[in-house]
Amino acid sequence: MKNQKIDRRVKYTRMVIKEAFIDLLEKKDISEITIKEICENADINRATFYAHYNDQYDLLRKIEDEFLDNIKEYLDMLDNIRDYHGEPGRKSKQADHVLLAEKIFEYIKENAKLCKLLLSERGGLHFQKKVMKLVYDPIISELTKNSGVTKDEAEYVYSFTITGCVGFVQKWLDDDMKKSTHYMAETVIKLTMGLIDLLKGK
Amino acid sequence: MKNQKIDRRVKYTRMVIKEAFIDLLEKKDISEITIKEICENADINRATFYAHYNDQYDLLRKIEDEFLDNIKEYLDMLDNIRDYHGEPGRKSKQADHVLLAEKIFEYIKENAKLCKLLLSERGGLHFQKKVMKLVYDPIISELTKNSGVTKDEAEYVYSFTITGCVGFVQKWLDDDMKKSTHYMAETVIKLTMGLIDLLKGK
DNA sequence: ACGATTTGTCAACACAATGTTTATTATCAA
DNA sequence: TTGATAATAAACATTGTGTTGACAAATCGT
Repeated sequence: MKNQKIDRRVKYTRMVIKEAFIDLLEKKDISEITIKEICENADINRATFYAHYNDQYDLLRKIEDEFLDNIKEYLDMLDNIRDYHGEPGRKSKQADHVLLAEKIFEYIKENAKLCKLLLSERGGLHFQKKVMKLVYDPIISELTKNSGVTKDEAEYVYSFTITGCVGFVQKWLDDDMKKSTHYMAETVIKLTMGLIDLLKGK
Repeated sequence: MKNQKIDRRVKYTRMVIKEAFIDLLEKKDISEITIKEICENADINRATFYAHYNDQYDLLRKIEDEFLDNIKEYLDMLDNIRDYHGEPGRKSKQADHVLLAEKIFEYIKENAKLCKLLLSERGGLHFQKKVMKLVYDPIISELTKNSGVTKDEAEYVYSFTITGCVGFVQKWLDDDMKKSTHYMAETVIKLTMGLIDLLKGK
């Protein structure tokens, strides 16, 4: 049910479409990009585009979904490594979270070009929140469990935190990722924990 | 230089265009809205639209600018009232901030229809940050002054906070503003101050 | 290596929205 | 009331859209 083998021609077509689209997206807003333009840059027929996508927005959504899948896969990989080398209780929970967050920042740095498009101002906030939720949900849920905080109360602070992380990452990307991934990870965990402590100690 | 009197016909035209556009924006995404459609709903000629705006996006930008101006005006008004009734030192700074924030949430509630469009997921994050900066800059700058925090260090936390506020307000709007404005104000100030304290106590 | 299948190409198509222009009419400010 | 300004209506070339059907090329399973 997962990977039915995809025809090489299809792979190629989708690849060049995405590349051409991303190139265009670096120069102008999605609303100014036409299908015709994408096809010319990708050197494929316009009818071929319509065999794969409905329009620019559908294409972007599928690129976003792919990005989400890649992040998921990356997180799973990290989990497996952690299980394998598992040294329970050696390090503090906090240090563990920082390490995980640091890995994520490294992932973003390695995929800077795409991340700049999808996660910076150009991308949609809804998608960005999805990414942050994917990444920070395990962290936040663990940090909040056994804290006696009501779900309803927590949700507003949670919204604040998730969206805050988006802005935090955007700032980093806009800044050309000058701060170290370690600094970013340490700070974001500090901020997140700080907010949770505020919630607990109310 | 401010208010040259505007022809009544122009006022009317711009009004019906905005109304028609906002109605459409409640039903579908801006990318699906055509100029033709706006003009039909506004019952004006298409050439007239082009006499005022370049396209949908230009129109939206001008609506956003107008919204920003209104917020500014509202903030100035609050400042004047505060000066007039000024009771220096009576209440704590914190209580003062909460009151100001509460007023803002009341303003949002009173303009719920437009705010839902501009500040919720549908709107652009860049604009939303602008609004939040306008509102929280005075608060944050006062809270951070004399704290010995470096600008560079503060900027990342500042980005986190501003964007966090966006998500916080969106959550409220998505939730149909069930929580009281007082609760929202108190919480947002608590969170903001909490983050600043983290910055100070590093 | 084969044949069947799938995919991409090409040209053509009707259609719709765009942005601009012109002459004409209606409305405004003074 | 009058001169100025704004909105209208109709027309126009242009451009992108989305779809179609015949054809060629590449791919896959065997």
